[in-house]
Amino acid sequence: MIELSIVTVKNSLDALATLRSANEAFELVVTDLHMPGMNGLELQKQVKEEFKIPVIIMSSDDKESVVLKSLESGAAFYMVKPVNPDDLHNVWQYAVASKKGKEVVIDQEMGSAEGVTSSIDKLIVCEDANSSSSVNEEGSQKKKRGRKRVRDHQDQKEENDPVPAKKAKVVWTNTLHNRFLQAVSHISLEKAVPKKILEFMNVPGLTRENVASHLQKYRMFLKKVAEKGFWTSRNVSERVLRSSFAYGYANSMFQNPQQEYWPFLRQQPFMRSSFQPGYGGTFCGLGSSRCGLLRFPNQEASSSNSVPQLRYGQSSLFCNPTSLQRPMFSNPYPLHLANRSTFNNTGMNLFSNAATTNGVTSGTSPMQMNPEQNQANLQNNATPFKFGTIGIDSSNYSSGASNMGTINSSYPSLNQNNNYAGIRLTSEGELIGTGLKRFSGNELSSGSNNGFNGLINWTHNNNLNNAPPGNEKFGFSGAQVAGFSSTGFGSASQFSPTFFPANPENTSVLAPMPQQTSALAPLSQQHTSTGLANTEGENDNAFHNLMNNASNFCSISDNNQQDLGEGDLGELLFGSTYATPYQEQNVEGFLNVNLPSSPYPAEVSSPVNELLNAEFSSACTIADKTPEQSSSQPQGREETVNFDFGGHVSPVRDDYYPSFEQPQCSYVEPVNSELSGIHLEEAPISGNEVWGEEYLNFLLTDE
DNA sequence: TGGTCAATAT
DNA sequence: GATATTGACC
Repeated sequence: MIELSIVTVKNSLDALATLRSANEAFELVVTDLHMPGMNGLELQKQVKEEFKIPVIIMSSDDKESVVLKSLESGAAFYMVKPVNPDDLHNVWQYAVASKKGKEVVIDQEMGSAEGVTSSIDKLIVCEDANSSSSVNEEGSQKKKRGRKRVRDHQDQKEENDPVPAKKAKVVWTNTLHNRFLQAVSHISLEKAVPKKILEFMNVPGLTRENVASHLQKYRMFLKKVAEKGFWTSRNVSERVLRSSFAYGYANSMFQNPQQEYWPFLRQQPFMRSSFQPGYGGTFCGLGSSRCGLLRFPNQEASSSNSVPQLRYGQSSLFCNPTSLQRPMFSNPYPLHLANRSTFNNTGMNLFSNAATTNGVTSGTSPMQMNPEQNQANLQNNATPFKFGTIGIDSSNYSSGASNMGTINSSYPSLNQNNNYAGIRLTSEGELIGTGLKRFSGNELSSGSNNGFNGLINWTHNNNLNNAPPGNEKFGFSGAQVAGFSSTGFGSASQFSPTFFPANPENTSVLAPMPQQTSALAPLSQQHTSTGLANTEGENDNAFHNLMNNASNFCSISDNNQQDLGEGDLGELLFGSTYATPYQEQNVEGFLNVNLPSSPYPAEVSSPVNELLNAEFSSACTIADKTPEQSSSQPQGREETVNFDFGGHVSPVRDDYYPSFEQPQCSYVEPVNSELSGIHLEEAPISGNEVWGEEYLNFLLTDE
C-alpha cells in the first residue's frame, strides 16, 4: 500500500503552481467547479494541457448543463456535492487508472480513503478555502483521516496539536446574514436572542457567541437608524445607507402597506407605513428600532426536469466517457441527459423545454432563438419592464459560467466586481447582445461584462406549457427578464420580484398583467437564470443603461406620477411595492400566487430597490479570497465585489453558496455551509461604499 | 446558563 | 474604521 498523499490548495492558481513545482508528481486533481478566479473548468483545461492528468470536478451544482459542460471540457468525473467519500475514493482510483490505462477494480471493501491501494503518488485537491468542504460530515472525517495536508499548516496543527487552534472567524456573508434575519423575523425582534436565533439558523459551526455578536451589531445598527431617522427626503442618510446593515435591510424596512406580503410584518407595525410619496402614501422613517426583517434564504434549486435532485447526504458522479474507458459507477445521471454529450447541447439544456416549445433545438438561448418574439412578448405584456427584474450579477464565482463562457448562471453568485448588465446569450459562452441591445418600449439594456464571459442562460419556465399563447416560451418578459446575482447584503437578490415560484395553479407566466399587479406575475423559478451581462470595458455604460432603464420604467409604469425627482429617491427606493411574491409563497407559504394587487406599480420602486441592492451588495467585500480577481476590476473598485442587483433567480447551490433546501424556517442542512473552520460561501459583509455613493449620485442627478 | 455590553483583536 | 471575538457582568 502506498500512502495517499494529498495536497490541498486554495485556488486554481495555487493548484497549478503546485502542480508545476511538483514536477508531475501528481496523479489527479480534484477541484471545485466554482471558484474565484480560475474556475474548475479552466483549471481542468490547464491541467489537461500542461500535465495531462485527470481532473475531477466537484460541485454542488447539479445542473445538467454544468455537468455536461464539465465533462465536455474533459473532466474525468463530475461529482455532485456533497461528495460521498466512497465515491471519491473509487473515482479517484478510476481516474488515475484511466490515466494509466489500467483497468480499475472496484473494490467496495476498500470503503474509505485510508484503504486506498494504488500506485497513486499524489492527489491535489483544489478547493477554495472559503468553499465548504462539500463533503458530508462522515466524508469529511474520512477524508481528513486519509490525507496528509501539505499546505494547510494550521489544519495540520489542529490535527496534531491537542491545543485547539484559535477559533475560526465567522464571516457574516449575505446568506448567513439573511438567515440571521430570517431567524430574527421569525422569532420577532423582541424575542430574538442569540440562542433562539442560533437554533433557527441552524448553521453548523456557528456559535451562540457568533450570533450574539452579530445580534449586537444588528441592534446597534437599528439603533443608529432609529436615531438618525432613516431616509429623510432626498438625503438618504448616507451613513446609514452605506452601512452594510442598511443595505441589507433597505428592502426590508419598507413595505407597501397595501400589500401584506409578509404576514409577520404585522408584528412590526412601523414597517407597514412605508412611504409612498408619489402615491399619496407616507414615508416613514424608522421611528423605532424594530426593523422589519425580511430576509429569506435562497430558493431551492429545483432542477426538476432533468437532473435528479441531489440533496444533502447524497452525491452524484458524472463520468466523462471521453476520459474514461467505462463508467465505474451506476450513473445517476439520466441516460437521456448523459447521452447529450454534444457541446452544443450543453448550453441549451437548461431551457430544453423552452427550446422544444419553440422548435428550437439546441445551442441557442431563447433570445437567440427568437429575439423578435421576445420583443413581442415584452410589448405584449402590458407590464412595463421592471427594472427590478434585471439582475446584475457580479460574480465570477457565480455561475457555472464564470470565466469559462459556459453555462448557466443559475447560481447566484457571489460577489465579484464583475458587474455586468448586458444580456448574454450563448450556447458556448459567446457574448450575444452586447452593446446595449434594447427591447423596444421596455428596455432591457444589455451591456458589458466586466471580466465575465459566462453564459447566462435564459431559462425556461416550467409553467410555460400552460402559458397563454403569445406569452409563452421564454420564461421572461419585459417584466420578467431577470437576473441573478449574488446576494447583496440582505439584498433583494433573493427576493427578486422577478422570479416566482412555479405554481401549477397559475401558469400565466408571461401573460399580460394588469399593471398594478405585474409585480405579482408568477414566474417559475425553475431553471431560471436569465441574466444580464456586460462586456469588458463597458461596465459603466451598462450600468448607466440600467439606470436609464430604471427611470424609463418608472415613467412607463407610473404615468400618473410626476417625474421622479430627487426628492423621490426615497420613493424610488422603498416607496412602492417591493413585492416579493416569490418569497412570499415559497418562504412563508402564506399566500397564493395571486397576491393582493397593489394600486402601486411595483415597477416604480422595484427597480430602485434593486439598484439599492446593488449598493448594499457592493458594500460587500470578499475577504481576500480572490486577489487575482482584482486585476479585472475597474480601478478604484478593487474591493468592491458584490454588485448585486437582486434577482436571485436561481436557487443557490453553488460551491460558494450555502444552499437552502427550504426557504423557510428550519433549515435543512445547507449543503455548503459547513462552518467548521467557518466556510462561508459568499462575500462577507463589510463596508465598501464606493458604489453606493456613486450610484446614489447618479440616481439623483440623472433623470 | 444565557444575554448584553464593552474591551480587545483582526 | 469596521467588524468579529472575547470577557465581564448581570
